[in-house]
Amino acid sequence: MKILAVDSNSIMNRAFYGIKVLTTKDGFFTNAIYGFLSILLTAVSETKPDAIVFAFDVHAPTFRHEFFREYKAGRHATPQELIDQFPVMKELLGYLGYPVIAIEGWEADDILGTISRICEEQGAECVISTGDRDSLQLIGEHTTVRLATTKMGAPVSTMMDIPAVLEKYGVAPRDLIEVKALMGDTSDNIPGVPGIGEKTALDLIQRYKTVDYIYEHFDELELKPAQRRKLEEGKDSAYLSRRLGEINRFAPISENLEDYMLRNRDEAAAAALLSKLEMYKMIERLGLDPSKIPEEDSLSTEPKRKMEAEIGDVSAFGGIGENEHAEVLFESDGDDLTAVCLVFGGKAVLIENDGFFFDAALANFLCSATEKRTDDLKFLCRWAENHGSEVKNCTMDSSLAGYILNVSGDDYSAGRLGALYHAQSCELSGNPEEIGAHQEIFEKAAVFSDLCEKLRAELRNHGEEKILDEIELPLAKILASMELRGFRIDPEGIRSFGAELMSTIGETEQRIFELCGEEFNILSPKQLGVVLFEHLGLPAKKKTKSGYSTSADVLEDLRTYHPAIDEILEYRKLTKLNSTYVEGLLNALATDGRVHTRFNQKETRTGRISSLEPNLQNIPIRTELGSRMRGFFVAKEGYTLIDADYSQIELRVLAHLSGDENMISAFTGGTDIHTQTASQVFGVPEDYVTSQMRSRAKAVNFGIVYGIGAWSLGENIGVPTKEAQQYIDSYLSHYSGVDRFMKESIETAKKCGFAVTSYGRRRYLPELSSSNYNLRSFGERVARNMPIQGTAADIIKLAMVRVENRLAAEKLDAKLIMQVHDELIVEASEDCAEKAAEILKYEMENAASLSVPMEVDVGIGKTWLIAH
DNA sequence: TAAATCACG
DNA sequence: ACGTACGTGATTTAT
Repeated sequence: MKILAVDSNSIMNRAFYGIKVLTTKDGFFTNAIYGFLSILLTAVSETKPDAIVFAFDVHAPTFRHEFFREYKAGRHATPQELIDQFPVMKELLGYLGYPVIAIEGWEADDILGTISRICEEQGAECVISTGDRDSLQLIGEHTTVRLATTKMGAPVSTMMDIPAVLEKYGVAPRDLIEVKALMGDTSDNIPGVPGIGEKTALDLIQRYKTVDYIYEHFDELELKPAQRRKLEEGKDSAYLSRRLGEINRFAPISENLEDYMLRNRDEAAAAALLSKLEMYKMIERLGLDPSKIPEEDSLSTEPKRKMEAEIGDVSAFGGIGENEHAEVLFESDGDDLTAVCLVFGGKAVLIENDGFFFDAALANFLCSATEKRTDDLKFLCRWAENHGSEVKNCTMDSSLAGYILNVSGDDYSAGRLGALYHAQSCELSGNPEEIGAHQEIFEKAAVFSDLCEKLRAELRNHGEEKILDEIELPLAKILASMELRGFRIDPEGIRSFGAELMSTIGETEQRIFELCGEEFNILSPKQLGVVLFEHLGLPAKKKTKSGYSTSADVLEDLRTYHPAIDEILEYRKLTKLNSTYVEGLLNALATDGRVHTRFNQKETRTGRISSLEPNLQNIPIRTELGSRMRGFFVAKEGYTLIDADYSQIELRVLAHLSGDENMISAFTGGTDIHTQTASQVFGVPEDYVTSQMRSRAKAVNFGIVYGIGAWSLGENIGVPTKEAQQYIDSYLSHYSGVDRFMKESIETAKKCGFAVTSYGRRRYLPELSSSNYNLRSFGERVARNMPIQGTAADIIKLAMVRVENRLAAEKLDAKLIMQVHDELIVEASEDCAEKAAEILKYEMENAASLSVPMEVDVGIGKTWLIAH
């Protein structure tokens, strides 16, 4: 018999603070519940108990001893977001069939102590799962403790038994009570002996075993005078603490271990609750049947709609009228489709890809006027374009809709969205064998129509329909084309650049070894830290969790201390260039001589797109050496590149959103914004602004957009915090509209629960209601930044749609191939480059109408380096 | 798998 | 007393 006894309050606390903010879409915090279940699942799979008992305090929080309430100063009250999770957790455990024990007047600890005692007496195994070292005193022959801790941000659990305690503390588990009597425990409000800490307490108990012994033989003991005095003065407190620190092992609970065995679980209720908590993966992890998730309206009298499922052939594509609508779902093997499932007229027809006729029929269908709805439009567009077709009249991509509805999600699959937005499944009828063979896609088909309706309704309620219809849906097709087009690179140029780098890397490495007097792995922050801060004795600012920070800004400060520092910085730059860019790009080179990045349209929290495999949005430019990489991004023969980038788009958006007259006039009057800012912040005429003043003002402008703090601005530009604060104050008094806008952004976000762009794109910010200062502050910075960055992202997306349409309408041999947040790149045949450049500039500058003009700089050239 | 670092806007 | 600027992705070492 083995019992797992869970210190539920302690684990809930640990989980709450150890796991990032997690809420349902209504804003209910669920992170403690999620973390609790995760810890539980690990504990169960590692200990394989026969029974599990969950001990709770009756009141969350309770203090161990009412008597010491007045000592609690400094201890934070339990935040409401955590308190709210307790009843739900208990309810869930009940449905899962676990005994939950909470007894008025007894603490969770006492219940654990009692269970452990019963196990010891009956020879059963007891494993206590807790995050609190307090329980270590319960360890015995049959009792072990799984201590849940967070090591470097990651949840780790340590098994503690008698030898482990002896090794770590040098005393037996029981004696930890004595230790605590002396050292106290602030978190439990046990005073201990003032002035005696862990070290002394352990030493005393190792020598004398008990508090009683110490005071009974007080005069015979070898004690330092100061210790003797402290112990004398703290005698009463020590005895009191001794009493308080000992966990009671006689709580009034059943002594029959059989009573704690798992009872029948109410799977439907558990699954329903987890579904309400939006923990769909957890349903499976807990071994519950996902089909037990009741649908929201399952109690309604309305009968379930029926859907016929069948396997068909390509003739199905022709069976859909142009005035009908169809859902287009598919199975794929990465690049190609293996089957398509068409849903129309109350039927779901699966058509397997059997070659030429399939391709032709699908290609023909996709460009028909029939209204289509799908769950991955970009994929479908790529397929269509690859088969000489295009996707016309697609009015829904469920994954894009899901992203727009919650940009912070991580799973926009139709199944997940269906559960989240309570889409009703149809009842499938047909050949069970056929359905079984394509279970997944038929289930998706059964729910997809209603899912589309639900998503559309939700978008309408949020005022976000236009984002889908006018931005994301048209953009998906453009991104698909851009991915297929790719960007030509010059592999020979890159290879020889790589060879050059390799040889410099070798030389630099040798110089570093000589300068440091030893050989080591320079790229290992750990080894580098040892060499720099221990062997060479350079002054370290301990910054990271696991040792010395060796990041560039730390090393920057050390440059004058040792000649190796410059070489190390150089070495890092060179190896980065070589492995990420030279090797990375060559690895990504396709047989057509081009690299085809993938654009992720559902990733960022602000509405930007991201680029991956390879990431072409972070090709070097800021240093001369790095920017040589851009020289290897070239146009194909007979073509040229056109590069167009917005000038200061985020600051212009800020000027627009805030309506600050002063900032608007900088952009309408043609003054350089950073120079104007410098002039105002430093109180000198613009002609007297030095380059240092301008660069500091620039940092302030950036900082404002990011949600600035004086400390970090100071760090960034190398001035004291106080001085940085003066810059900020001065900035906000000159741009008082910006000041007002920032305050309003936070207010609005707090009120609505989300930040929003001027096109209505939302980002939910549960952080704003967090009781954790850091999290809340982060939420406030995001509330200030997201409308700016997000509006700029919306604008360039609109610009892309306009540019692509114009270039097509004018029938120019010029195509968009790249986007880097505020920059677009077109590959154009040489004879139409000038025309295309004009169009690019015009469409970008007029993609939105702000209260300041948007300026676009355009360049033309054979390589990205030249065009930019 | 996470952390550290650094490339970009 | 505490931590400290927004948004990404790739590579490396360390756990």
